[in-house]
Amino acid sequence: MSETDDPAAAGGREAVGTLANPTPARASEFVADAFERGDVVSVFGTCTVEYEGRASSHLGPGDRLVICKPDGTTLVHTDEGHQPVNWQPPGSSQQARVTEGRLELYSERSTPAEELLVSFDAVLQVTAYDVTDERDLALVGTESDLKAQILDDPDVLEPGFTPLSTERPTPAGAVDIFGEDADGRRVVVELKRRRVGPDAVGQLTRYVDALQRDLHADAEVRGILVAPSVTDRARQLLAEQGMEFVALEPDGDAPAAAGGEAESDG
Amino acid sequence: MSETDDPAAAGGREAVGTLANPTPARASEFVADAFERGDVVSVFGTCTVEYEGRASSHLGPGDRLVICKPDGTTLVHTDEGHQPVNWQPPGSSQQARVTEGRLELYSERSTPAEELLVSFDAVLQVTAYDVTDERDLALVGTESDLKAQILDDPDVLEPGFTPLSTERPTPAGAVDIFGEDADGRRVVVELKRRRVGPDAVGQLTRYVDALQRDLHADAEVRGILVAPSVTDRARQLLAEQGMEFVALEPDGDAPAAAGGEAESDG
DNA sequence: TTGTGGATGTCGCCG
DNA sequence: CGGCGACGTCCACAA
Repeated sequence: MSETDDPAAAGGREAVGTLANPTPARASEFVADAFERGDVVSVFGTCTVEYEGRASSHLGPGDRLVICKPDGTTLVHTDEGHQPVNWQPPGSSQQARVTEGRLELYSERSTPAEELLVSFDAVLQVTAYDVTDERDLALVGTESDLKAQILDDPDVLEPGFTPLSTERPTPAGAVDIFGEDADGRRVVVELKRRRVGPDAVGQLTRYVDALQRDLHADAEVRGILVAPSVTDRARQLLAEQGMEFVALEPDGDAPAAAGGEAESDG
Repeated sequence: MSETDDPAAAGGREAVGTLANPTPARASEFVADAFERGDVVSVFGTCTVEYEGRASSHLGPGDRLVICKPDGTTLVHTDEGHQPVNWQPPGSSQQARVTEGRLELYSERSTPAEELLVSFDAVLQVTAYDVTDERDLALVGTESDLKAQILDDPDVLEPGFTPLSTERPTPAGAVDIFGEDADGRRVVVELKRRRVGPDAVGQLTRYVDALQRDLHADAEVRGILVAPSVTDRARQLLAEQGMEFVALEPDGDAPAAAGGEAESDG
């Protein structure tokens, strides 16, 4: 399947095909074939980009690297930034075509309806890759790990804390950890893997208020925000709401959660 | 600068160089030169990835497309998904090297300290692109456009509404639009470009509460959430907090905001 | 399909 | 540089 004219490629694995400075027609054919095979395609050249859907955008001419994945993803990358300047999400349809002598990559999807058109002034290189990936990413240091630490040893939150349930539903959303303190008071725990601002305080407040209503006004409900650190403003808001902060950061030392292991609902 | 062996490339613009199935040493040299020139580099091959920093991750062997940008960005893309499976943000240092016969792409940064190591079992293709992009993206349909609509014609919010300031600071954060209704009551307006959930209600609640304190308890402060639509739970929370919802979506028909034009602080 | 909240979120703005 | 909130956020998971 190698379409490269480079003789050296013939000696290696036949997983890459490349065209240099192709005509639009030849590039279009090449890309269409790659889509057919389920290859990842990258196109480098000068292009303009139009997007219409959740918003609308227009991007004038410039050199960009466009990547099309077999799952329907399209990415348009410039020479700067982590984020693509334009894109189309997985699940979109993809099409390569020639319009008025220009190579066009067109992609659309519904729910929500949106479409992306990349139109090339010039194509400098087109490449198709046959990609196989197990994609077994092991990530440590997430909120889930922080939860596992507390469930594994509830005393790290405070002495005498007893977890009763995780993801406990309330009218305002699910509580990360719901439990009881040494004096038998209800405790709502909100976890954040990194330094928290006012938004996290608002979230905790919503849960505590909702539980106050749910359990009637007679029960006192404590709210504890757990994170590595807290901004001044957030600390102020916590104080005004009568809620607490416990400094703790995810370490990955505790065993993985693998689903909540304290599901007895209080 | 063309390193490709493809004779056809010589006839075109000298903005792309490619190696097919290079030795690790040759690939490393090639990438180092490309970094020197400030090119965008893409490497396709079988690799493993280690990340350590804000979190930690390990990714076993698989075929991936790795992109290195001259601004320090590194992206590791599999055959699926909008998001890279691993990455390093702009501003990071980049290095190509050979360790124990393998091509390695190493990147690190500080604040926060994090590093990424991509180690290749096999390199199938390395390409360097000379990218120049003006990057003049014109995007319409943002929250800023929604704000412009209301400032342009405040009656779309409700008859008699008068904007007094935008981004008005409160102890809980900045209010999108602060104004006065037909009866002279203070109004806090929170804008969202899309359907809103409980988080947006929490945000509005924080602002209203903060202003109640700030302006003393004597002044009644209304809270209005403006968005295309609202979830059931969010509507319920709004009702409990005594706040309101106005359905409005960004159209891009109104003139652009270009900075707040009603900065007289009430 | 929709709702809800996490994310190595990233990004821009402002103090 | 840190705080703060928007984003065409994306994404996994649950109802």
